[in-house]
Amino acid sequence: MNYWLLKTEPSCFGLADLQQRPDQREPWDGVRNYQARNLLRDAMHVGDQAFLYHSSCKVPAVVAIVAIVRAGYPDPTAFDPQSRHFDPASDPAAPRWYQVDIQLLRPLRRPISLTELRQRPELDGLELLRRGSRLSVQPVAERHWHAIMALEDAGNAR
DNA sequence: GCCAACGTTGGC
DNA sequence: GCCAACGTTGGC
Repeated sequence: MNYWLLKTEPSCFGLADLQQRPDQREPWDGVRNYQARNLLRDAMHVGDQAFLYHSSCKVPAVVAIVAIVRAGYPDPTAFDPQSRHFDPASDPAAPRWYQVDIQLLRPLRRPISLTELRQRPELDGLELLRRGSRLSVQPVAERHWHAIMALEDAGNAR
């Protein structure tokens, strides 16, 4: 099993939106970056888990754990002229963009902010913390995954 | 709103 | 294939 981090802007689609979806399940569409696309298409498998991360908001933070419930398949919004994510250069016969389906496993008992993550030496090397990191789909090393999970119950006291 | 970092585009 | 210009991301 692999671990991931999925960025989203809560003003666009966040944990609260996911919680209201049937089965708390959602296609993770609209990714338009080749590096992220490759991960969605080739590397993410059913049963993998991912942190849901809120960006571009008041307190950027990891807020939930989701499971990958469907592996990579073509992103239909790329073919839909009505979609914000429409890409006229994407050919249905050779799809350019891919998505997976995710399902909420559970919200974290508390959000773990970017600021707090940056303070943890054991998270050195986490892609999210890299200077200038912008990738919206990121791999998370197993040791980093467990370190973040441990933070959930550690609280802010230190 | 600022701006650094990064990806993409397109002329050559 | 180089690289400048431009657009986007995203923390602050």
